[in-house]
Amino acid sequence: MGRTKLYDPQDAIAAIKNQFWAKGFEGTSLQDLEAATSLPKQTLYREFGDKHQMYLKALGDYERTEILDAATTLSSISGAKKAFEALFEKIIDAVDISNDRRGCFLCNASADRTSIDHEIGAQVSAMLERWRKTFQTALGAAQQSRELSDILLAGYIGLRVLARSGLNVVQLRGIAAQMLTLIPANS
Amino acid sequence: MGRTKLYDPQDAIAAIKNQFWAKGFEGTSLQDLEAATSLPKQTLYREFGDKHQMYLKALGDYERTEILDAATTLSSISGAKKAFEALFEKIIDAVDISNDRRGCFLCNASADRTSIDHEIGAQVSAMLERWRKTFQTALGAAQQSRELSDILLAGYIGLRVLARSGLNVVQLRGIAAQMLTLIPANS
DNA sequence: TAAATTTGTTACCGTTAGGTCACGAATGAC
DNA sequence: GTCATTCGTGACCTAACGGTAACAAATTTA
Repeated sequence: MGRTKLYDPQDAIAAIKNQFWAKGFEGTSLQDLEAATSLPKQTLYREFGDKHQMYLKALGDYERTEILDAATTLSSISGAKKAFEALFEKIIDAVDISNDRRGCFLCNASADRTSIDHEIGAQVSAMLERWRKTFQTALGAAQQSRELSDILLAGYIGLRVLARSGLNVVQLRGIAAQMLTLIPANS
Repeated sequence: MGRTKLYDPQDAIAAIKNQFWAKGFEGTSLQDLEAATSLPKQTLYREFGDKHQMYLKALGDYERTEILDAATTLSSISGAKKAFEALFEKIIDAVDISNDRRGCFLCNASADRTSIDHEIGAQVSAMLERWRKTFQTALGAAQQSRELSDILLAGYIGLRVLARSGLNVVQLRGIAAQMLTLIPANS
């Protein structure tokens, strides 16, 4: 049944994700993707389809890895306040220690592609809604209403966009601290 | 001293701004800008420089018009809570009534170009900082600390990114309402 | 009116974009 | 071992990209 692949599709999509994450859709060329994956474009097209589909799959991989990882952080800590504190700390530490200012791929995609490509827009919306639901679950008993998860989502997006634009760590920590005050202490 | 211009540079830069605002930097071609301004590219290059400079000037125009307009809304109303309420209402009304989901050009630029073009990144940072200072001024006596303007800025960004990605008006209003609860009622 | 200057228009440039085709090499199933 | 299948590689395509050069038309100053 033919030759076996010399590459790992999972590795490839991860590399594609990182490229789109850093440079955006239009800012990433097929040549960039070839370099990032060490794969010729022909292989990329055969495996993933065209650039548009690659982007969708990159978003999917982002949810499967980074977002799931963050969701695990949230759910593994009891007490909503402490859980969100850990989440924010993780994000800001990445900026502080690794100087990771890529921001949130999903947020970047939201500001970047949603107005141009409706299919991507729909996927971004769906992902954002699942992410909000994750917030809602993490809030548990601390949740008074749906609005709390909404504003935490908005604050989260702002935090990550500001991190991307170069805000210093002290200010980022201040924002995170303020957001935590929104969460009731009980539970 | 030569021929008079048949076009208004102000109109032109406004059209360029709208194009970049809607489609982003890489998503906008010189051809798009020609169409938007009804001007041949030669005129655009002579008047504004290359694409990179056009984007910078578009950002400048955004600050000179939209941001100044919003700042006026903030400063013309006494009482910080009411002032921010008016600001958010204006933004959400634009979504509700005109279905204006372009978001905030500055926020879009922040998520889009800052990691690629450092000069644009610097300008975006400077504009964000001025915008935060505007928040600070509007807070006036209601301001407890610098952190309040920081989180309002983060929430503002989140609100506008979510509007761009298609969040419904009810949820947007909920976020705005939550943000207002952060502002002390006195003053 | 004459000269200087800046306009708007046309054509053109090299480069890169996303995407496809054709083919030899490798390896699976039988 | 044979054959079908899928791989990796290279060349190639058209279109669009950002940007420039050359020039005639127009208009202000003197």
